[in-house]
Amino acid sequence: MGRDQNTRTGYHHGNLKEALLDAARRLIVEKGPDGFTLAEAARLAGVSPAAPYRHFKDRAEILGALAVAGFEDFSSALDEAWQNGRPDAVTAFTRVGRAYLEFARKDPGAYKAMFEPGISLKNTSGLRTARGRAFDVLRTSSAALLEGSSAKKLPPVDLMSIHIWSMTHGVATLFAEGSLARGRVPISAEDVLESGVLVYLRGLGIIPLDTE
Amino acid sequence: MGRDQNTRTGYHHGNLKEALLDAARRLIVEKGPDGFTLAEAARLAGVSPAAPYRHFKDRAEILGALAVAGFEDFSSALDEAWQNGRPDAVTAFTRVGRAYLEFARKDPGAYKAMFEPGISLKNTSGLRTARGRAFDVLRTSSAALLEGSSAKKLPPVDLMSIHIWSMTHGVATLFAEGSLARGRVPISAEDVLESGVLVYLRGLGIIPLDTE
DNA sequence: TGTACATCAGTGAACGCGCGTTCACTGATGTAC
DNA sequence: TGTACATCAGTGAACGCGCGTTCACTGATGTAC
Repeated sequence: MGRDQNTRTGYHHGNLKEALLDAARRLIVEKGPDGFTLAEAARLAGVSPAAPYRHFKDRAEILGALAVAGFEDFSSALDEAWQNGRPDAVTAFTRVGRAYLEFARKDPGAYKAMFEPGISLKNTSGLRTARGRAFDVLRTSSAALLEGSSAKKLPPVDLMSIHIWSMTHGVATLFAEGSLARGRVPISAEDVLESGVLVYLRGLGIIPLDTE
Repeated sequence: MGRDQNTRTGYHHGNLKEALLDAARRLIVEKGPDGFTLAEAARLAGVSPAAPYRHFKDRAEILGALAVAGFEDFSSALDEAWQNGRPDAVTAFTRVGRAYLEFARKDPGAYKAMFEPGISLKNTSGLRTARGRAFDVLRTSSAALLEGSSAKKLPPVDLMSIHIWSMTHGVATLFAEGSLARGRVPISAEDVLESGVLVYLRGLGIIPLDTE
């Protein structure tokens, strides 16, 4: 179980850094990245408003740390889902897509910190590295798929990765409380993504096309 | 030219409602939808902080009005780009995609008000209507494309519209100052979208596939 | 095992700030006659 | 065309609030001997 959140010794919190990041996650979900306040995060962690400054330089640094941590979890989740492309690239790729959506749904606070622009983000070099690792998983799997194609003209692997990323990100954000989620569409994000990606893969000659 | 923004009679502004919406657009671009403040919008419009209350019930109502106005402009822009599918559906569809990206780039404040969740949005029935009109343009053009397909199994038109919307929205948001725009990718949003959509349309048998 | 002390991780009060919103008000405009 | 008056669209001062951040402080922990 590890050390849990309420191991306070009375004075020392014991796990404040993590507790603050968790509080940030929760607050961002409720009120968006701008609605997140240091004061409220401290309150949630059961600590005075000055305590966070022992762990973070300022408000922006917490958001940056959350984004970095988010990208690390994200990369791991995608990489695990990929499982080196087993049993076959298409199956594994579908799994990656689902893992992407699952991450966005399970940790929407981190997802917003990672992708919502306009947050004055510190920690930029760490951020770039972490984001790069996530992108690499998409690139690896895209490359594996391209190898299985019979088409004459194929897009460069980077471009294909961006296509996939765009579609997945689009599904994740349109369905997450935004626009589409509010009633109207009686289909799950997973089904939309999976069917969309299948069409895309047919367009690359990776899956056979059913023509008359 | 119409009445311009600085037609103040000394006391009356003359065009305050529009001026406030414009100020909101600008502020949202700079600081995000949550960073937008009534006080600063009033300042930008050259008016006291109490003046906006003659035109809007409260802060949320301004954001709602901006989103509605945004969806109206958006629908018009897409509809104009579609031009009833002339000269052919694929060409017109490509034009719609570009118009979408252009809107997101030219009026990012409105785009965020329209799509960024978590803004407590009032005016919900008007919003739904306006959003519906935008979606209808996508549906109409998707339907026209599906008619030109030779594939056996095609997705329902609503699902195809959502695929397209997701990809386009994904490209728009990933490239707009977010994540991908910061260096790294030396390709335009337009090129990414166009190439992605072409692959997708091949997957539907709407454009011929180049196989060996 | 015990003591002295440095360091770490908290406290709590205070600051200045800008915000959303309300209020009684007033200047400009439009309309009836 | 002129006057009286209602209404519209502003003002500006004030309120209470919660925020980010700083400060001198103090209790708990870890280490040297």
